[in-house]
Amino acid sequence: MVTTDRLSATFAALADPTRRAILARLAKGEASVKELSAPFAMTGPAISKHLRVLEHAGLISRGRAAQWRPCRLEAGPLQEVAAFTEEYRRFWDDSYARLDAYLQMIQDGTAEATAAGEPTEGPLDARDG
Amino acid sequence: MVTTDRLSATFAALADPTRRAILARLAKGEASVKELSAPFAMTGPAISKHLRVLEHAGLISRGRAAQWRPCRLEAGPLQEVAAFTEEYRRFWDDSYARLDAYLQMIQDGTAEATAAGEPTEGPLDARDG
DNA sequence: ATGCTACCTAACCAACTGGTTACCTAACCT
DNA sequence: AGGTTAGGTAACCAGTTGGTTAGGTAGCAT
Repeated sequence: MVTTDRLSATFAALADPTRRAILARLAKGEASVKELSAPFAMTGPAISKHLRVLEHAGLISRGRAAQWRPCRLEAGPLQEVAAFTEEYRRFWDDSYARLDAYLQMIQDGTAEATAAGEPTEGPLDARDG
Repeated sequence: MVTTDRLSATFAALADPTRRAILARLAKGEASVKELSAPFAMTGPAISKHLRVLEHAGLISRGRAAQWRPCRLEAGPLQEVAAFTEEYRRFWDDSYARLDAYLQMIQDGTAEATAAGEPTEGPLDARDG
């Protein structure tokens, strides 16, 4: 894609096991390119391309120290991904499902409650689907 | 990719604004293919391909009612994505950052506490970086 | 029977991806 | 100065993706 939004770039970057493994490694701390490429049966340029994809998505940033170019995890895009999935949490989370049923009941005007179970607790402001 | 793991397929499916828009529409309830294609300046086959990608990733399932093939959201893969991002939550969540500092302090043996602030609350079992 | 609607597959195309080899720069170490 | 190490770019290749047009199938309506 010639012009890709940030979220699409993030998802595309995460859609590769090698790149996810690199992120998992960086979650433990900074690492050089050599260090990052060690676990993979892959040439340097291939890793270099993966890092460029990750950097373009904003998932990593690169420093400079002598002949090394240490990579650092940047979690901003991951936070956006988390926010994205939160929009759908009610589709798998039981407590949200109960909350949905409760709110539906309220909306139907039949607010005699406890018919479908009361919501235990829930961040109401997270629901804007 | 010829053999793609489920998480990769999910991320790849989500890396397209059209497909995310389709999911957003399905979050409001089942819809026919025609209905789903309405908002897009795109031919039918293009939508059909998008739906196939989403179905292959397990993000939707398709029923059959007369000449319609209603699509339904399946949130399982989204839950996996949420679980993935949770592994990195400590990189952007302040309370997790404080928890990290606290645990680091404990591990260093200098458990005199309150030096870097006490953790407010935190699901410890979610941390297995 | 005929036509319309909903949806799909097939074949094609341009652009992108993920990998390679070959080659280059920059920094360190004798 | 010369060699080694870390890392990058360029050119290329096969396979995938996202779109198209053309044409086919299944179900409903007249």
